[in-house]
This record gives sequence, C-alpha cells and structure tokens, in this order.
Amino acid sequence: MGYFEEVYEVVKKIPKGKVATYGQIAALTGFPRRARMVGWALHANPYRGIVPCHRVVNRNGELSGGFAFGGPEVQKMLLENEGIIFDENDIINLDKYLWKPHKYEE
DNA sequence: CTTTTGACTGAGT
DNA sequence: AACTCAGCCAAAA
Repeated sequence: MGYFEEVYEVVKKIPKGKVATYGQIAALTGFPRRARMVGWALHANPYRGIVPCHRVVNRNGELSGGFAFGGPEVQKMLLENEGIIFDENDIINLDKYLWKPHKYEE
C-alpha cells in the first residue's frame, strides 16, 4: 500500500454532501505538509470514478485548477448533486460543507 | 543525475 | 485584500 492508497481511502471516507481540503486529507493520512502529494495522488488518480475526487477542493473551497476528471463544470455538477451549493464565484461555502471528522486517526 | 513543475498551504509583504 | 516566498516531495523533462 503506497501513500496514494491512503489518500484514496481518506477521500472515499468523505461523506456525501461534504468536501475536504488537500491539507485536511494530508493531515488525516498523517502528513499535514504533503498537501501537494495529495494533489498529485489525485492527479494520478487511477481510481477516477471510484474515488470521489470531486469532493476534494483547495483551501479556499474553489474547484482545482482548470482541469479535472472531465472539467470543473462536471465537478460542480457532481457537488451540486451531493447537495452542495456554490456561491456567485463558484466557491463552496466551507463553513457549511467542509468535512469535519471527529477523529484524526484510523 | 539535475532542474523544473505542480489537483497545496501558511506565513510574510 | 492581493501578491510573494518558502516548505513539502514525487514525477517528468
């Protein structure tokens, strides 16, 4: 099991209707300074369609970069389908939708 | 092998 | 509030 697997496991744990940041996932995997690795793991995501990478956003709650599994529009649609609402700037209200795990372990 | 780059973040200016 | 700098570490050139 490589580091990627840990990232995928955490991402898969994100409950529907919630989102998590790269840093948060990194922290959950035990490496709070490896947010970039999380991003890289998802970039190399061999489990596209299996790992809900659309629930992973940057610290500001906005959709990552200009590309994704199909495009930011698809990601937005998927998140709205999860019950998440975007603001005027297509930013997610982290105050409401940020995933707040009870424990930083497992 | 060395250098650049990147789905990031937090601190500093 | 917007921009820059520095850390992190793996893959690609």
